[in-house]
Amino acid sequence: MFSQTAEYALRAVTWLAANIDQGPVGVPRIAEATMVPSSYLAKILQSLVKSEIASSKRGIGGGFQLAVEPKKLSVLDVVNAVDPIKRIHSCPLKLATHQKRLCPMHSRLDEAMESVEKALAESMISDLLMDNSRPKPLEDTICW
Amino acid sequence: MFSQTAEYALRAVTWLAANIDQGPVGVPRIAEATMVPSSYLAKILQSLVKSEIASSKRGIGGGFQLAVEPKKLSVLDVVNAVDPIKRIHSCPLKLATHQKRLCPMHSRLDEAMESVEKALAESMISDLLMDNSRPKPLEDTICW
DNA sequence: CTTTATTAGGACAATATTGTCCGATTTAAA
DNA sequence: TTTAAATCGGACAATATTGTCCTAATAAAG
Repeated sequence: MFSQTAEYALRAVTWLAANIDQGPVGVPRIAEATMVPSSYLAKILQSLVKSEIASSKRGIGGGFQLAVEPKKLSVLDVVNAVDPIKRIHSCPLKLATHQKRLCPMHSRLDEAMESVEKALAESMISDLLMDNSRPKPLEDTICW
Repeated sequence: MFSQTAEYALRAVTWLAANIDQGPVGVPRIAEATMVPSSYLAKILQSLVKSEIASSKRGIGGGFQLAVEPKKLSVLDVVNAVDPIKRIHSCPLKLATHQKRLCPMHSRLDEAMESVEKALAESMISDLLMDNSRPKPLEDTICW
């Protein structure tokens, strides 16, 4: 349902949010903490930079850091940056009579996706770190 | 979000439901009506048979037909038959402290999937055909 | 019993997703 | 100014998904 890439991106963003005061952090460190393959994570971080969720700094002392306050960053923002939720806005079959109004089948599928969008839009990254009723995200990973 | 395979399976099941009184229908006819690649549809129909949503009959006059009343068959049943919705029941990272209780991140992703499951479970195939406020599924495809 | 229409199932091909590697570029520090 | 640490970006490899094709099994009809 959610791609591997989206899961990785969320782990990385969550970790960056928890470590937001550390300044830029290099890929190897983030990869170890989030248990994401290092070279693939590099790609994912690049697309987070493109969508302005993270910022990067090259050279010695460089790395990645969040570019958006965790309070203002939703899970949906992160997911959409790397693997957009595809709503059904027009008939996938391009049937003439379905142009203005989807058929019930596609309409219901789209409603299901709408509910996903809604749920993810309401979850802020900061919420994930402040929930004391659950274990902390990524706690017990080796390197913090 | 939903795989191509799930979309194809739903089209086929919807069409079979609309044509439930025709007895067994061969792959080429269903493929034309649903605009699904014929040889791939054959595979999908086979898996619908395995999950007992459809039944098949070999030989002359054979084909596929629904094995479940459209009233008792949900969109979720069909989707799960070909491309199951994967709920997150345990920590994908296998973190020790996340075993009993998911972290907020995975918990929220799972809630999103739960909402999908719920929406699809409430939509019966028969509902898709009886909704007069929308165009009929697959209407205007060539072959009925 | 033979022919014909059909599904069953496996091998294969094409494409998309996931993952790796390497050289180029940038930046800070020695 | 050189060196080292880091991202950037593209080429490539592995795997999963989607799609095709062919042969075998089955069943009805001549």
